[in-house]
Amino acid sequence: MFLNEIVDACGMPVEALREIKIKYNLSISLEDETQEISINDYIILRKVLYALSEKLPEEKIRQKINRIIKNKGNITISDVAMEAGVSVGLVSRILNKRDNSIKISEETKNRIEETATRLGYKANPIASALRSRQSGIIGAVVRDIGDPFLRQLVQDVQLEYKKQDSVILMSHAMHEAGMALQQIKHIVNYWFDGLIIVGDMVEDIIIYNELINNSLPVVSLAGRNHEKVSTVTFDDESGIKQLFAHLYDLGHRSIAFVGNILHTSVQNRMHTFINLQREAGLPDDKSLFFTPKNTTEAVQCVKNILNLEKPPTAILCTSDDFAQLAANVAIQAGWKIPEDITITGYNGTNELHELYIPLTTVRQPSEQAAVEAVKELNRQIQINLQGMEYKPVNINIEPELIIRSSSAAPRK
Amino acid sequence: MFLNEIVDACGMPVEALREIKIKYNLSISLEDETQEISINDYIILRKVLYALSEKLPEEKIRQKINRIIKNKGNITISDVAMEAGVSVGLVSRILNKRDNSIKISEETKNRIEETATRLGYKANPIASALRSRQSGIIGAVVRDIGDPFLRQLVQDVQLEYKKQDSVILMSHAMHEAGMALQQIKHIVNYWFDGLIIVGDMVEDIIIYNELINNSLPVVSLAGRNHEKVSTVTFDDESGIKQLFAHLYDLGHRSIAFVGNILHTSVQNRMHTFINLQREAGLPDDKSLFFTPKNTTEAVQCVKNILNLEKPPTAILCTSDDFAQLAANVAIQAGWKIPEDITITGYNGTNELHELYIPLTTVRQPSEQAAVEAVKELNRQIQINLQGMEYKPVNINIEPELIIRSSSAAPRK
DNA sequence: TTTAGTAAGTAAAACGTTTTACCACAATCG
DNA sequence: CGATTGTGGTAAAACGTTTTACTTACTAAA
Repeated sequence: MFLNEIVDACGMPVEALREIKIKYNLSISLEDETQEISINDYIILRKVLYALSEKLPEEKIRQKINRIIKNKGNITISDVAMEAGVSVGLVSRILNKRDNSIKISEETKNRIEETATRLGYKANPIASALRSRQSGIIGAVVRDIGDPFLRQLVQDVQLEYKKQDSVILMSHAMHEAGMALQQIKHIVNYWFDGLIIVGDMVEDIIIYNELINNSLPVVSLAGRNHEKVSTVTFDDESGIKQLFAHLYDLGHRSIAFVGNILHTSVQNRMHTFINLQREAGLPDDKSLFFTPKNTTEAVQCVKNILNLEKPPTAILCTSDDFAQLAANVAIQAGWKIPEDITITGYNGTNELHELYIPLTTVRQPSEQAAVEAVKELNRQIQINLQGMEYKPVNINIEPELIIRSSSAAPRK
Repeated sequence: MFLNEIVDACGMPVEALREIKIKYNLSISLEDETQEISINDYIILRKVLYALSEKLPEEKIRQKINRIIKNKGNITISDVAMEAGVSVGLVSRILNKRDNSIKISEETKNRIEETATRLGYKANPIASALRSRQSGIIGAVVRDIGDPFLRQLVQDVQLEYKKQDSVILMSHAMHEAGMALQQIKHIVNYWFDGLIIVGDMVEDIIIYNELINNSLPVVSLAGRNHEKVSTVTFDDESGIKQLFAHLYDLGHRSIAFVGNILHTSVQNRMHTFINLQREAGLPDDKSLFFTPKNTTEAVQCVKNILNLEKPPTAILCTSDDFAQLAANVAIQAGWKIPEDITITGYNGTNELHELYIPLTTVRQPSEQAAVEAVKELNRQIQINLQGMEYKPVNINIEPELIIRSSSAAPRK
C-alpha cells in the first residue's frame, strides 16, 4: 500500500499520523507520499488509531499500543472485520463455511473474502481448536517406521486423509514399545481429533486403556484385537491357510517356520500353521520352528536350517524381509531357488521383488485397510462430536496369496 | 470419593444437594451415603454449587449449569484453584515451574500439587499454546521416510529432542516434493515452535521463502544450501575426495558413476568426482556416468555397465542402497566382488552390511548432524522469543571413509 | 514512627477464535 | 392493521491457559 491510500483509508492528514508515530514510537516510515507501506505496518497503524479512538486513560492507551507493536501487526480476524466494516463473528462464519444455517448476502461475503486475502489473513488454528474443540488433525503412531509394510499402511492412511483435506502427523516408536505414545500422551488428547495406531505395540493395552479414559477416538490398524478399541486387522488365519494349501499341494511335507513372534500377528500365523500341520497329519517337529527377533538372528536361523541333516523342502517366513534375506543366504550358500528349496514371504510389500528374488507371498491389501480405518475413525469422531458413546468394531481384511517363482514342487 | 465426604466438603445437607440435582437434572447419583462418586461428578457438583452462589438471574444459572453438564466435568486449572482455595494464576505458575521470579510458600505449593493429582488435572496444551505462543512441539518434515539415511537422521533428531523433553511430530513428503509442507503449511506456523526439514526437497526454495515470511525458526538438515535458512549439511566434496583417493590408490583408472541426481547432494558429489578425474588426468568418459531415478532403473544401469565392451574396474554408487543392489546384480551375473569389480556405496547406514556384501562406503555422522541441527534450532527459537532477528548459519559436517571388503585393486 | 522492602499471593486482562443469544428491518399473511 | 416470519446481520460470552499489574501483611531499617 502507499501512504496516500492509507491517508484516504484513515481519513486523517499525514501530519497527524506523523505526530502519533513520534508520540508512540512507531517504526513505520511515513516520510514520502509515494512510499510503499507493508500490510503489517498498515494494520499496526489502524490498530493504533482504533486504540486512540477508544477514549481510555493515556496510560492504558500506551499499554495497548505497546502490545500492538510487540505483536508486529499480526493480522487477526478482528483486523479483517474492522477493515471490512463487519463484526468478527460474521467473518468467522464466512471464512469457515461450516455454519450454513445463517444466510449471508453474497455481497458481504465477497467483500470479506477479498479483504481477508488482501490483508493476507491466516487463521490461527490454535485459537480455533481451543474454542471449537476440534483441531482437524489426526495423529498416527507407528510402531516402527522402518518396517516397509507399516510404512505402506501409514502412507495409505495419509493418502486417504489427503482426500478429505485433513492433516496427519505421526510419531514413531523406534522399536521401543509404547514410547511414542508415552511421549505424546500429554498432547494427544487435545491436539488430535483422533488417533490411528499402526502396528502392534507390546504394551499397548495400558495405553489403550488410558486413551479410552480420555475418550479420544482411536483405531488400531494392523495391531492386536481389543474389546474396547476399534481394530482393523488382516485375517492371518486365512492367509496362512492359503499359503499352507499352496505348499501342501505342491508336495511339501517338511516346512520350516521363521517369524518374529514379538508381533501378535506372527503369533497368530504360527498357531494357525501348527494347527494346519496337525490337521494335515504332518509331524509336529519343534526343530523346524525359528523365532529370530531381528535380521541378524534371522540370518543365523536360515544358515542353521540349511545345515540341518535333513533340511526342510520349504521355508515359510512371516515377512518378505526375512524371506528375501533367507533367499540371499541360500543363494550365497549355493542353493537354487526354487529348485533346491522353496521360500515364501508374507506382506506383499516387497517393492523390489522384480530385482531380487520374485517371492511367493501373501499380500495384505493395505489401501483397503487404510480406507476402513479412516472410515471408522471418522465415524467415531462424528459420534463423539454429538456427545454420544460409540461401540468399537473389528474389521478383518482378507489377504490374498500371490504365487511367484520362489515356490515350486520339492525335488524327488 | 464418597457421598459423606462430599457433603462435608460442600457444607450442605444431602437433601439440599438432592433438590438441586432434581431441579437441574444432574446425572449424579446421590442415593446412598456410602456410594462412590467419581471425581468428575464431584467437580460437576462443585461447579454447579459455585454457579448457584453467584446470585445471577435464574435463566443465566440454567445456561451455566447446562454448559457444565455438557462439559462432563472436565477438570481445568480453575477447578484445581477452587478446590485448593487459591487463585488460578498461582496454580498456573506452580504447575509450570517456569516463572520462578515469584516466591511461593512450600506449603501452598504442596497443597496445589496434591490437589491437582487428586483431581487428575491434565493441562490443556492448546490453551497454553494460545496464550504463551509456545507449543513445545517441533515439526519434522522428511522428504522420504523410505530412505534409510533420512530415517536415521530423523531418528537421531528425535532422540536428541527426547533428551530435552520436547515432542517431535513429523510429516513426510512421499516422493512428491514439497507436498508434506504444502499439506501442513496452514498449521506449521502456529503449531510448531520450530521446523526441521530433513533431506532436500526439489521445490524447497519456494517453501523456505514462505517460512521466512512466517518467521518460523527453520533448520534444513541434509538439504541444500540456502542463504536465508540455517543448514546442516555433509561435506560431499570431502567424502568423494576420500573415496576417489582410495580407489585411485588401489589402481582404479576406469570408474563408473551411478547416482540419482534428483538429490542436490548427489549433484555435488558428481561434480566433485568429475573434477577429481580431470585433475588426475583420467579421460572424461561420458559413457560411464549413469543417473537412474529409482531402483528399477538402477538395476538396468548396472546390467548395462557389466555388459560394456570394456567394463570399468570400479562402480562408485552414491548410496548404499544402489551399491547393495549393484553388488547383487553383479553376483547373480556371476561376477565376484571385489576380485572382478569394486563397488562402493555412500551414507554408511547400510544396517545389513554384515549380512549381504560388506561395502566400502562413506559414513556421514548422522548423530553429530542431528545434534547440530537441534542446537541451531534451539538457538533460533531463543532469539525469536526475545523478538530479535537471527542470522542463518551453515554447518558442514565431515564424513568418514569406511573401507570394507567390496573394494580392492583391479585385476591386472 | 515512618519508610522501604519483601514474601506470598490476587484479580483481571489477554491470546484469537467460535458460538450463542439476540436484534432490526422488511415482507407476508389473515 | 397487527402478528408472524425471514433475512442479514451484531454483541458478547466462552474456550483454558498465561501474564501483567496490583495488593496485603509483615519485617527491618532509618
